[in-house]
Amino acid sequence: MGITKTEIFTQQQNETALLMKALGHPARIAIVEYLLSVNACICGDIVNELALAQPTVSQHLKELKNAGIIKGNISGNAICYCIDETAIDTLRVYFGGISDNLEKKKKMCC
Amino acid sequence: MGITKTEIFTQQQNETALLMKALGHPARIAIVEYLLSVNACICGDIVNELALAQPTVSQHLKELKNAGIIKGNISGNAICYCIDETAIDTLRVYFGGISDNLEKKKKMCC
DNA sequence: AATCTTTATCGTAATATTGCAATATGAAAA
DNA sequence: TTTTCATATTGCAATATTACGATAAAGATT
Repeated sequence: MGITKTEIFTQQQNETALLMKALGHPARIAIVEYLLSVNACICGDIVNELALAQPTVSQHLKELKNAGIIKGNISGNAICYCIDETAIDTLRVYFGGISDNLEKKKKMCC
Repeated sequence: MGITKTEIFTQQQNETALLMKALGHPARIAIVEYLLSVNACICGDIVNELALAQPTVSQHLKELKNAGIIKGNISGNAICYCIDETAIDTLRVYFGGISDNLEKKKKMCC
């Protein structure tokens, strides 16, 4: 039906999935990598970096912001975007945890 | 248009996005967490764990397999699924790298 | 062989996502 | 104040995703 049954999962599972989903598009990965590549965070310029129309980039930025992956500070008539470390840490810890868990039960199967 | 412009991004960006997209649904997060929670990998049982119909679970398993996040070994008339460490490692390293990068440029902005 | 069990596939309805042109907003510059 | 610049919002078309009933496929059990 195109509608996700969030009610049958835990809040933690739903939140994790939302974070992952926000990064589940190459444009949004490219935006995060661009924000990382420049010194500190960037005001403007993001649209020129991607071969996508301005409204499309704006929409991707909005999704990243909603997911908590980037923050935007208004700075004059431009907006200064940067990565929110908290979200990245959550992901780093999540995958680190899975990795550790897998290490423990290594060679028990497959 | 509903179609992602993969051709304007790097292969690495597209691949990372595909991995994240595969985990961008709570059912698929729940599947991965269930596979982790049981000792070694599990043959069958996955359908009973989730409050979703069998074809729906099968479809989610297929997506996780296509993305390389899980592997399935045929074992009699059941299938033994387990997590593919390679994909998890890729993501662990990816977010670890971003985290390190952010640490370096701390307090330069925002 | 007939049946059971497990997983996959097909078809389809409901909804979500992607992308962009047109337009709006709001601050700075002239 | 008019213009300019940067970003957001709206509306829409094309496509993708989610979910499931019906059914198929294939090995196991009787």
